[in-house]
Amino acid sequence: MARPQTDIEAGRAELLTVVDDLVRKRGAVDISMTDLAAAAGMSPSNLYRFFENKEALLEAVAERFFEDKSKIMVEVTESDLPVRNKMYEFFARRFLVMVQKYEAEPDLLKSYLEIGQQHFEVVRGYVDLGDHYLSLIVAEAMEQGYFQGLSIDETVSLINQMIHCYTNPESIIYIGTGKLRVEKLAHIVDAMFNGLGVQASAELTKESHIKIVS
Amino acid sequence: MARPQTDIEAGRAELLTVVDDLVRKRGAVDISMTDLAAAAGMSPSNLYRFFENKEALLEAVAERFFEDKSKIMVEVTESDLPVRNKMYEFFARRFLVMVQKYEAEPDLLKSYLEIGQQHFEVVRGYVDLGDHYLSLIVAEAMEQGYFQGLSIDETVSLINQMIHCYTNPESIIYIGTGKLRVEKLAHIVDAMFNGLGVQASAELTKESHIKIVS
Amino acid sequence: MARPQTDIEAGRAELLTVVDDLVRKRGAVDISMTDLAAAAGMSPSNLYRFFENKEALLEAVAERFFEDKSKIMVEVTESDLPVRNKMYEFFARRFLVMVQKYEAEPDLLKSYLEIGQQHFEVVRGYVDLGDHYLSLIVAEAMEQGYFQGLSIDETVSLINQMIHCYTNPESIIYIGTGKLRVEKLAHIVDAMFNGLGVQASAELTKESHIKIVS
Amino acid sequence: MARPQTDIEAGRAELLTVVDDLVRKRGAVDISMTDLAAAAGMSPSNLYRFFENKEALLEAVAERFFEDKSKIMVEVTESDLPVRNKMYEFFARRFLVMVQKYEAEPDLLKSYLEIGQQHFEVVRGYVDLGDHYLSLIVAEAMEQGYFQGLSIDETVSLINQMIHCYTNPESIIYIGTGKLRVEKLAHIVDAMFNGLGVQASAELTKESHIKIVS
DNA sequence: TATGAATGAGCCTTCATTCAT
DNA sequence: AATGAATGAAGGCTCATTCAT
Repeated sequence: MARPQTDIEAGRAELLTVVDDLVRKRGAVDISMTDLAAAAGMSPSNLYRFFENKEALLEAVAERFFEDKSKIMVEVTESDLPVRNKMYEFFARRFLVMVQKYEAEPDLLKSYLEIGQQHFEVVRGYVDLGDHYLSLIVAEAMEQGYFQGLSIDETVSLINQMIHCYTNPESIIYIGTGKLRVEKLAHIVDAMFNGLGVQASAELTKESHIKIVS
Repeated sequence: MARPQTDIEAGRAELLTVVDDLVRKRGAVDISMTDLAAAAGMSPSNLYRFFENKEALLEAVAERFFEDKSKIMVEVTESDLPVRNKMYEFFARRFLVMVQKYEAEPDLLKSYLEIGQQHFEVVRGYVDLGDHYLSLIVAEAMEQGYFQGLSIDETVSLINQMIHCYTNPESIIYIGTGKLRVEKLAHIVDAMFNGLGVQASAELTKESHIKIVS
Repeated sequence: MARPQTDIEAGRAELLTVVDDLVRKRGAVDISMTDLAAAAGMSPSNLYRFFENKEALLEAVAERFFEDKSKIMVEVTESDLPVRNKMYEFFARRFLVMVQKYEAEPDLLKSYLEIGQQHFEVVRGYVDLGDHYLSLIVAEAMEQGYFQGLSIDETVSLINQMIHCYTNPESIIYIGTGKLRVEKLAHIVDAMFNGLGVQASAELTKESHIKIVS
Repeated sequence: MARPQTDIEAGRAELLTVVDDLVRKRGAVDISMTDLAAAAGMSPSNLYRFFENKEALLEAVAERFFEDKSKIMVEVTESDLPVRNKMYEFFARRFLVMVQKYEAEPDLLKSYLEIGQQHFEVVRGYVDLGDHYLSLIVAEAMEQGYFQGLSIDETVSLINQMIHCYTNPESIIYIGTGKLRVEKLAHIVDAMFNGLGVQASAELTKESHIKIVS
């Protein structure tokens, strides 16, 4: 009788943990399969039972990075909070998770960002998923009379731009967690609901004080 | 040994140009010292007269990336445009330079971003410089009665957040040049001058509809 | 433990079929034991019940390659065709089998050749077997008056040389199936029976126009 | 002042000698770049200054194998021997070179054959070159009245087939140097000049005793 | 000053084989 | 009898860097 078949999925997960440790210690650039194997207590060749490639491994790492954030999006969207709060939580919760990660291990976050940059399809997938859930929330808000005169897509795009720096991990590093605060985020969400719609945008367009450069 | 300092400086500059070509052709990851030497028409060993390290070289590359943007900041700040326009130009010009670069060679920009990410001190320096000049403009605006009730630092921070996605190269890639437009930037700048100050912020804070999560 | 011998034998045969498929798909060089196991639907380790080695496996493959050709030799030799036709068929049939294989899958044949080259004992065995059967046919021909004045061995050797390019798989590749035709082979066999014997060879030797180098 | 630039070509040549030694000792299959480097007294990486690839290296090896034979072809073709002798020498000299190599180191020849098989373009190039020179000789012979009624290409093809086993290194191994002798080759060349042409082939076609299988 | 040669350590990956089960 | 896990050794190759000249 054969040995029980190892749960490849479990092995993968464990390896990702090891990768996490390694990235923490040595940064993203320098993880070699050999090192990973050593850290995981197995032979380099055995790694290839779990991941076809270094590429595939790194992709999995990138995916794992977004896992908890994706879960938050689902949870919040499916909750029965009032829309405005839903919107706030939609951004705030993920932001806070990121802040927490950043403050605990700034370099680790930077390293993951680097990995993400090299596996942009994964990032893009996450961004698209975010747009999907955001548009659900926007639709809900529209039913309640918000964002009049705007299409769902327009609204999603505007919202994304307004809170971009609470969404993009990179921003945390650029701007710093000292300056990015949920309180400000709350203001922005308020401004969103109060100001995004027909009347407001009409007024602004009317009297632009600025000549636009080519 | 006439002017060694200068010679070295000139060599460095020339090398950076060559690096630019190489990054354009092969991406950030794959520049090897050997290839660079070949492309520069010199021996690998001679490279080390100009840069102590590959590390040092890359740092210089990152610095060069911000050169033109830094120049724009100085120019605009020192110009005698009205403050509001000054503010707009302060962001718009750099944004447009970046858009142009991105649209001409998206991968090249991504490559530079990658390099930047690995040399964050350089990025941080540029960000700080930006804050410095921005605070000059803000001070000028305050003299004309804008941003009342806010400190310079607070204002700088809020402004930075509001236009963050026109400032951060990463955003261009995330959001796309289709959605990020100078017209929108103009609106945001307008909103800044019209809305950032005592009255406005007072109202918002008064009736925040949102309970803040931990 | 009913009939271990037979079971093993059957497994071996089946494995060789699988190898054939694999060689067809991936060439001779790239068959790995792991792949073979996968293709055969068994574990790599189980392979070693059937073949001690990769070496042993490949040897068996080489042997199998000659199987049908060996069978043809027996059949033709034991048939009651007239000798001349027997001789022709002796070569033509095997040649045609090979041509057919080559034209259907040129690379497959090349791959087998490669394997053969690495297991020359097997090839040598086949060649010796060919000589054996050929000498039977030659003996039969001699009883009918052909090849007078030549020994069986001499005749066998000369015949082998004359039709060598219809015998050697390699030749098909070098010369091409466009130029190697059974019609030509027929001529050569005719020339053999008509010209190989006392008178002819006497004449030739008499007036060799050529001085022989060292 | 820089070191004098090493003659890459010389290095290549020397490396090929080392490869020769290695092939002699270990066979063709198992030459690794690492081994070669060790045998050549240099680091593996340095090998790549001389050959871009293992592939390129092996190609050069294959080319070198044919070098002396190519030279013989030129020499003989350009000599002012009588055509018949020229033809004989054209094949005999190369055959003798090969025999000599084979008898000195049978396994070495086999190994080279293996390499040749894996770099068929090189072999094909040599074969084509052979055809070229042979056609020059054939043309010369035709001017003297030989091979009447046949085109140059037809003649070349027929000749190639007739002496194929003195031409193809593989044959030496299959047939053995005991049975392949220059005396026989001389007979064949004689038969070529005496028998290849209108009259002869007319007779043969007239009375083929053999029914041709599909 | 500047060179080309040369290296050594490391990279990712493959694979025949063994072994506990 | 048969398995899947696991390995160790090796494969080709790259590259930052050093060093004698």
